[in-house]
Amino acid sequence: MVPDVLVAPLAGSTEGYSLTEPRLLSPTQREIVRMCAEAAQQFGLSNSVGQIFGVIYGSPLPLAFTDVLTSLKLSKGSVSMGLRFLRELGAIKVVAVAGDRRELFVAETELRRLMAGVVQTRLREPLQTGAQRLKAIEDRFATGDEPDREFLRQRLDSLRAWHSKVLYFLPLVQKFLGAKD
Amino acid sequence: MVPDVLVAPLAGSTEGYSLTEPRLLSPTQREIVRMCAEAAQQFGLSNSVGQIFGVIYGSPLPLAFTDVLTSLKLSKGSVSMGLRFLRELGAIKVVAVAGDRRELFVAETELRRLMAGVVQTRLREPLQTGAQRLKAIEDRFATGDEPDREFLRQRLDSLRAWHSKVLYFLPLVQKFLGAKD
DNA sequence: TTTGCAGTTCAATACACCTTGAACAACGCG
DNA sequence: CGCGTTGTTCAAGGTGTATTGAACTGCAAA
Repeated sequence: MVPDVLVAPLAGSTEGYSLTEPRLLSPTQREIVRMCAEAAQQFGLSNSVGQIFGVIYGSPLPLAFTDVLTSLKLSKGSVSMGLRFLRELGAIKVVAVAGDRRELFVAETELRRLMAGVVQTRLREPLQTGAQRLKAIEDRFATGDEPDREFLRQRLDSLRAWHSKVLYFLPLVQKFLGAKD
Repeated sequence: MVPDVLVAPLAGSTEGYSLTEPRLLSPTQREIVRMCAEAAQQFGLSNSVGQIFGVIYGSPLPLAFTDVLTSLKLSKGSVSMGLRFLRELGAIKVVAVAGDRRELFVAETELRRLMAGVVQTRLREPLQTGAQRLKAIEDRFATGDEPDREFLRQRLDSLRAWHSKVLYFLPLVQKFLGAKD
């Protein structure tokens, strides 16, 4: 993976940690990890993804795979999948540091991309799928023969109106939540 | 439970169904049930709760516990808990029908109450809990002694700003989604 | 080529939540 | 009172998702 950004070599590099020595977080960093884990669950993401974002978000320096692994009580598999997921979502990005051939990650603090990703996958896609389904139902309803036609027509109209309204509303949500910082 | 509304006796009453004879839904009604079930899962509610709302939403007449039970392939326990949950959320309400001593349910089509309930339990409460937690972290941070003070201060400020922004945004969401019908 | 590090994959497991169903309560009717 | 109807509760079981860990690839240095 080609880094998004190239930064200068860092004093206090994170190199030299071993897979078996836990990397210690400060109390505040641990709390940030907890908050991110719970927030992630609110968004329907997994706990481990939240923790991984938290430890990167709470680090003043870019972190490598091994740093994340040794900071948290997670397996290599979870860390690997979590990092990939966060990168695809746009929540973290890869930076290169001269003299360190590992991939190093920093949090994407410009939240616009993160929010765009969440809104897209958690809101827009399900809504559009639902709208298609509703369309199919209405098509069959138009040609079918069922009792309570007027009533059901009204319900279907109501569902359609709700879908439209929410879809129309989404860009506003996105703009609001994704504003700078 | 005292009914919210008293309605006139109904032609085509739902009485007389047995616990063992399934009550048949029309194709459109079945599709409404499916849509509601999936929508419920998007909101983080269970599948059965969505189905129960769907069958009530798709019925032109008030439904009793037994009607819901025989319309869906769910156990008595699921139906009982689902109905209670939906009533507490404000998604359905109880109506009384003269000559029928059972509790009868209709969907709350005025979506304001439903949305208010969802926004409250799925958004506002978690956010406020998180804000309290953040407050506690900041208090300890102010009196503690940790490395990278400036950096962490910045992160905490950023989290706080985000919380405030979303909390401020919620009433707008609620107003928009809860408008008539 | 071998050794060790960096990271990925995926089948198996662990876990949380949903659902069930049987036992139980409350009510009205004959 | 006895009995059927209406509904509730909750421990036990089932289901789906998250997580693990061991085996694997690829790379670079020795």
